[in-house]
Parts: sequence; structure tokens; C-alpha cells
Amino acid sequence: MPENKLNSDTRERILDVAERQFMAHGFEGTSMRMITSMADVNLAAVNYHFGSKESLLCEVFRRRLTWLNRERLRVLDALEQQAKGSPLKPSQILEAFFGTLMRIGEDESLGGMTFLRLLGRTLTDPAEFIRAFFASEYAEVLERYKLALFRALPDVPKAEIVWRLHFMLGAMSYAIAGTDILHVITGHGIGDISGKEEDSRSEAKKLSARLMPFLLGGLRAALPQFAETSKQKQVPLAKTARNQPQEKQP
Amino acid sequence: MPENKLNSDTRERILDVAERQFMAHGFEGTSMRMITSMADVNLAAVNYHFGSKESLLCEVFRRRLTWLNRERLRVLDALEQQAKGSPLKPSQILEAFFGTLMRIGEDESLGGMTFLRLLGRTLTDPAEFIRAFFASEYAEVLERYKLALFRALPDVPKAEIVWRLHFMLGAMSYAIAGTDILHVITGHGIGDISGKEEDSRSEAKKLSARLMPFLLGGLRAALPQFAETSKQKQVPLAKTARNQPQEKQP
DNA sequence: GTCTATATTCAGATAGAC
DNA sequence: GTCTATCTGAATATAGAC
Repeated sequence: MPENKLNSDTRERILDVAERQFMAHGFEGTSMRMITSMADVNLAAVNYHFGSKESLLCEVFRRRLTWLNRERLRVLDALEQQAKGSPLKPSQILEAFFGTLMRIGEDESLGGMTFLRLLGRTLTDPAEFIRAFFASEYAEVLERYKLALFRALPDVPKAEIVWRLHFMLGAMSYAIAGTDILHVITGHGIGDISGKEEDSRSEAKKLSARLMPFLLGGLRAALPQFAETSKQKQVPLAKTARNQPQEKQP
Repeated sequence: MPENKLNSDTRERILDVAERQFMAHGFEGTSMRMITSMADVNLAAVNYHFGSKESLLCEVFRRRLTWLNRERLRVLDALEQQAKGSPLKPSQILEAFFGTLMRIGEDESLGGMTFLRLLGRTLTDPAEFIRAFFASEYAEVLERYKLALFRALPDVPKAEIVWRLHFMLGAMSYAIAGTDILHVITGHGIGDISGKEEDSRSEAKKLSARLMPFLLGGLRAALPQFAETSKQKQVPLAKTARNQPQEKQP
């Protein structure tokens, strides 16, 4: 890898800046000129090193997800080995999956909160090349964790587990994205984007400590057909907008 | 309002197309030319009717959120009135808040799944004008529901309730955005974007039936300090990427 | 590997006739 | 309100000198 000091630095500088800019402005909202000027490299450098803007985005993710995928599999392997064939506890599986992710937020060398926020907002991007990229990057790990959850919760229908895994991913992504409406409730976001790096660690830890019980509670919740919300209908529904009388403005 | 039939049609056509395109390609990824050509109106019509592209996005949301805000307040008012001063049940509050939202997905005249997906992905957009817009649009309703939850859960610290409200919003937004990695797990998304309108109703209902118990389980979960995940540390942590030996590529 | 210069396309916005 | 035509700037990408 270290063929040339200058090469690596240029590549890495581009990736670092791109990560931050894509997080702050999104893929379409970030121009190559923004990236190259802030990274202090020539405009043509992105195309030379990565081929295109799309490939640059993928490389920004690949750099971080390689570690994440490997670590998630390693932790799950270790848990299953020491369980000696018996199913894992749901809390162990969630800790392995989401705890590993949260460690990225605690460590700048793994990407820190910048990368977590980027991940959170990019997962909801419907662009085809992005969806395809994540599909292939996540497939193996998700399959492994899905099976572990099936074994851990034999009485819960598999379809239900898949839905809840999905909800958990959402709660986490959104909480991480940070740029949300929490500041409406509390008066400020979960840490400002321009915060110090020191805060990033404690920020990730606090988030993790609160998120994990929530996810576990959701995963173990009563099944839909027995949930009390399904019987509830005290308040009559309003007419739809189509049938509702319009308010005239004077 | 109905000064001129043609005016309204042009305005509404622009809003309808913009809603769909912003959902599919994001704000930055959608050009005014895409919108005006698909809406079959002149390019200058957007600036004439809305002033700018940013104002157009806000108007796309305002059109739907006006109904949502009013309905959420109405349902909460009704519940509190019939409770005669005693606290509501958490399940009632969630049903009022999230159930009302889900009704949008079941009714095309309220925006349908297209609008819900747009909402889900736009809530994670950190653009300043978007954050400011949602802050002012959501403030009143969130405050009311927050207070209702405080009363419903007097033994749970208020900060914890705020966090969990936040997690619930995330699980919902992400699940709704639909363009996610669920297709990696199940082999397909929660309904294809290009699905028929008929499917939209049942899609929203299925989602709602599964999401509500999950949210309720998370909201009622054990508090962080008592949750079992906090004591868990069976698997030793790996070294960070910085200290990890790099893999050489041959 | 880096740089300048440029090709090509497209963006948002507006002026002014109708 | 709608239209054509156009202004001004910026986008991605590449060719070719160094």
C-alpha cells in the first residue's frame, strides 16, 4: 500500500474531506470542486484516483465498512463459539451488531460520528447505485445476524423478526444522523456537527447506552395480534382532506 | 381559493410532480426542468408560483403537514377530554401520533406513501433551510405530545422519554422511507416504489400494525442503568484500525 | 501523479412579449 | 398566468503538457 507517501496522502485527504462534505450536504449537494479545494488537491485528482464521483462515494464507504463487517462477524463468531451450540441471547446479538457500530462513533480513526451520520443519511437515499452498493456490502453480515436472531427467538415468526431488525436499523440510523428534529424537543441537536472530537466519544457512548435498551424492548415486544394497540379505537377518524371543507382565506 | 381553474391546476400539478421527484431523487438531485417538464408546465411557472426551488419544497410539505398537525392535535385533544384529567396510556399516545401519520400512507389524497417516503428521507437532511422549516412546523405538536408522555410515564426521567420519542421517530421514518436495506434481508423492499395505488393502503396498514408494538416495547423498555446490556462484555474488543496491521494487496 | 485548460452539459433565475 | 429566450454560473469529466 505505501508505494508513495504523497499518493496516499492525496487519496486519504480526498476521502476524509469527501466523507465530511457528503455528510453535510449529501451526494448530489456536494460538488467535486468543493471536495478538491478543501482537500487542497487538484480538481482532476478525484477522477484520477477514483474514476468518478460515484466511485468516490463508494470508496468513502468501503474504507469504513470493511472494518465494520469484519468486526461484526468476528464478535458474532466469538459469541457463538463460547455459547457452544446453544442459542445466543437477543441482548448479546444486539450488543454485537449495534455496539460494534457505535464503536465507530467513539473512534475517529474508524470514522467517528462524521461517518455514522453519513451512513445514517445515505441509507435512506434511493439512488440505484447506492442501493446496489449497500446491498452487496451488507448482505453477508445481515444474513448471519438474521439467522442468529431466528435461533434466539424461536417462538417469534421469522417475518416478524425481519421487520423488527429493520425497525432497529431505522431507529439507529436516524438517531445517528443527528440532523433531525430532536433539537425541536430539547432545544439542541444530539451534539452539534461542529463539536470537538472529544465530545464525539462521549456522544456515541451516551447514545449507545440509551439506544440499546430501547431496541431490546422493541425486539421483545408483544406480537402484533396480541398488542393492545390493535384493539384501540376510541377517537373517531376525521374526514379525509378530499372531503373536508376547505378554509377560505379572506 | 378557486379564482381560476387553470391556476390551481398548474400549482397542484407542480406540487404533485415535485413531491414525487423530491422523493425519488432528493432535493439537490431534482432539477426544476425535471419537474416542469413532467408536470407539463412552463419552466418559469415554478418561480412564478413559488418564488424559488427552496420555497417549492417547503410548500410541498406545508400542503401535507397542515392536515397532519391539525389531526394530531385534534386526536390528542379528544383523548385527553374523554380521560377527564387522568393521564393517557402510552399506547393511546403512540396510536394518536404514529397512527395519524400512517393514515397519510393509506390515503392518496393526503399524500400516500410517496409523501411518507419523502418525509422520511427529508428529515435526515441537514440543509439549514430544511431543518429550520421542520423545526417551526413540528414545534407545537411535538411539545404537546411530549407533555402527554411525561404525564403518562411519571416514573421515567423526562430526558429518557425525549430520547425514546426520538428513537421512535427514527424507526418510523426509516421504515417509511422504504428505500433501505430491507430488500437485502427479505429479497425485496417494503413495496416497490412503482407499485400500484391499491397496494399503498395495505402497505401502510401492514407497516403500522407491526411498527406500533415495536415502538411501544421500546418506549416501555427497562431504563438504561437497569438494562442487562449494560453489564455485558463477554467478547474482547478488537484493536482499532489505526493499530491494526494492514492487509497487503499482492 | 499533478496540473492547466477546456469541452460539454446543465443548473436556477429572470426580463419582457403576449 | 404563461411563454420564449437568455443571463450567469457551475457541474462532471477529460485531453494533454509537465
